[in-house]
Amino acid sequence: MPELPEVETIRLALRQGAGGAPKLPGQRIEGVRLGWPRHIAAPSPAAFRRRILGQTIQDVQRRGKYLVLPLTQGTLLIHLMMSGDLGMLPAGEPPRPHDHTILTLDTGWELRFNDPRKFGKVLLLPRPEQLLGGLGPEPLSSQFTRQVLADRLAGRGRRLKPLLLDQSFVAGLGNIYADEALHRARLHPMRRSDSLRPEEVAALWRGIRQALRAGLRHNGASIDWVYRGGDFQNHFRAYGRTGEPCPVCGTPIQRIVVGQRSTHFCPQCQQERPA
DNA sequence: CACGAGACCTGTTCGC
DNA sequence: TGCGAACAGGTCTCGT
Repeated sequence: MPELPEVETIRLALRQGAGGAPKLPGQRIEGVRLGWPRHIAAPSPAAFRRRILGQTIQDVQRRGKYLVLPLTQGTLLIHLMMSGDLGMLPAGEPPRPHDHTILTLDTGWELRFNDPRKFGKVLLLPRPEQLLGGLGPEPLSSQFTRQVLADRLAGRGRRLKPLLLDQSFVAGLGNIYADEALHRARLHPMRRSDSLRPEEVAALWRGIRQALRAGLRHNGASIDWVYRGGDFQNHFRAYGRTGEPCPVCGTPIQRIVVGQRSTHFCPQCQQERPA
């Protein structure tokens, strides 16, 4: 899915208005089209339709990979998962393929959730903190200090790659930014979280934040047919670069599978046992 | 607790 | 050219 930088890029576009579309905050929801009702994870599609009609969107926020839209009553949460995209189109434009969930607004525009793989989730919750509270810290917030990371790493004996993907450990990293963070930190994806020396913890902390910030600067990555305007895909150091030279040392990037996810790393820079 | 397998979906790319 | 396999930015549940 879009990871933190991609979701944040979408958030900013929706909140500020882009491409001729007016900003989302202040707009009232006047119509709902559920082309794939299973998009609606809570409440039931019927209750969702009933409760969301007439509500005004107050803001567009983000927590981890969730878009968080406080409404007059309750909060709309959207998770784009692997292939989801959110965008504004003029009402009346015919639905494109995979435009499954559409909210019609009082400005003559529509908020459309396009999602080829249909993994995405939409929730309308009275108390969103119930769900968001289970997420780990925001990696770019001031709360996420080296010490917080050190304590969380030491608290468990897991391999780094799956741990970085665990949203209850830290919120917002996905397969791309986990690989990019580990490469920047020069840490092997299989290293045990409780085996890191203090300087390695510091390197991981910097690696996570630098990778995410780089993604944000480039407005996220656009891969395959899922194009969102970002160009961070042209600046990957490890992810998806199997066989290509490591930008640091020139050694070919290697691909392995960890926790059933493709994992890309430099076998020279990121050794299991530090040289 | 940590981890692997399988499920949920469609579309693209790869290999023979 | 054709066709099946592998793969894809994520998360959940189940079993060991």
